[in-house]
Amino acid sequence: MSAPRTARERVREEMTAEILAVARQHVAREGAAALSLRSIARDLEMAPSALYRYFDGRDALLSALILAAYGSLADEAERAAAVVAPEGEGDAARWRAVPRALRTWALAYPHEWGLIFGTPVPGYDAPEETVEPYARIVSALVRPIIEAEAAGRLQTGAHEGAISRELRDAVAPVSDALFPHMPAAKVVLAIQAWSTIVGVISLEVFGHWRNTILNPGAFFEATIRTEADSIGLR
Amino acid sequence: MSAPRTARERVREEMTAEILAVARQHVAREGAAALSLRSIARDLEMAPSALYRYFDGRDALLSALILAAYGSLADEAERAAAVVAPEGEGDAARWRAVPRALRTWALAYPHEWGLIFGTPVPGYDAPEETVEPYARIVSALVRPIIEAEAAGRLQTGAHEGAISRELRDAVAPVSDALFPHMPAAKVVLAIQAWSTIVGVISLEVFGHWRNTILNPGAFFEATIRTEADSIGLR
DNA sequence: ACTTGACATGAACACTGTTCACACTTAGGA
DNA sequence: TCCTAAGTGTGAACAGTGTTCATGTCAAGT
Repeated sequence: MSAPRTARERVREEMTAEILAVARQHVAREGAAALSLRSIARDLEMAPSALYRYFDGRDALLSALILAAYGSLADEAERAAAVVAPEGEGDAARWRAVPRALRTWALAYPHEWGLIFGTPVPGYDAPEETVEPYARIVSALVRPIIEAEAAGRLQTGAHEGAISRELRDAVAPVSDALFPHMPAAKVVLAIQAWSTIVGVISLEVFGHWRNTILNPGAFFEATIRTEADSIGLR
Repeated sequence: MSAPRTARERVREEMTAEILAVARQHVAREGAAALSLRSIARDLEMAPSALYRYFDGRDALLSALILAAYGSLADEAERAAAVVAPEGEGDAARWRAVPRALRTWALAYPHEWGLIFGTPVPGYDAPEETVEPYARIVSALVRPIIEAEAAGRLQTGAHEGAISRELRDAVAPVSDALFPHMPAAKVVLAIQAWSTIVGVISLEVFGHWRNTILNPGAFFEATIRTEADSIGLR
């Protein structure tokens, strides 16, 4: 990441980036399943074996692509969460900008979305490095909620009954990491909203709305309105 | 499907079923990406080219597997929807049996779940034949709602505001096919519940709950409780 | 100036899906 | 009953894949 000292290191970094860029194009056009080291090498006009100097195998390259997709989506989510709220805009409207950004990104890069939320690759993706961007995405979704709570503007939702100890324990890691000093019922509602958002986007991106929902955008807007309401944002 | 007349037809049917069974085992064990015609042929002790007498290519075999997965899941959903409610059990409890069955099936056959709700295969799945089992799944989920409505036991949910004409049109196919004489707001809530269920199950099956939700079963139960409540089932 | 390390190559191996000409077996009409 | 046509299985072949490795080639560091 830091400035490359020698010329060798610089050309190496450029080459790595170029390989990744071409691989990304291939995935964007034909999906991850069709990703071929040899066709990448052809595009770059070099021998297939040369790629092994930069990535040790197809799975490693795919892992790098998955990581890049995570990062790209996380950037988008943070950008949406960081825009200052226009005068008089409510917490709900501000929150909705984040899932909306997720959907826009997913529609622009459907195969990348599949890389993250679709069927896991046979080998399995890199578990350790993905938790950081994953946390960034969820954090972006959570920030408006926390700020509304801090300002005392968060309503008590309709579905917030008593929560069993079992359920409280189940979501404990999320409570501790993202929602300090927030009632567990709210945490559960937030994770449910997250599940709904991922579900709705995946169903649309993966083609399950065909002949079912004629206007996915309108349905998505209604869904995130419902979710915001359910969480207690106004 | 009907009784095979000649002995030839019968042995052909058996052979087809056997190929499908072996292929299913391979998918269940290593996932769809690793499905190999040659390894299936090895297991069956026949030449790889012989498989082409029964399925014209790997994609066709995969399509058959996808279709079989749809059918299996639909059977499970219908079975859950068909159990008679015990005395005094509410509509909500009855409805929850269906998403619970979906999750149980998904955990038992995670790769098959990926076949249906994961990243679409490069070629693309058979669009026409899948709408029938897909409709069966959704119908099973919808039946308890309709019956509660018919008995006049369906409450008016908290999130049912006025619905725009745009949104009503967006879900029109679902309204017409599955929810005759039901307010559009309820239809929207039902589709949102469907999205949440698919999202929650996919996130669990695809490994996104790792280090996040310690007790996925408890969280799932809470989620379908929330959804039933949101729809207005009691 | 020379040696060491990184880089790139092309050939090779073991796979994969798919096609095809060829045998063999069975079914059904002459 | 024979004989033809269809169905079924085979092995070789082709084009493609990921991966390894011995061989060069070039630039940097001592």
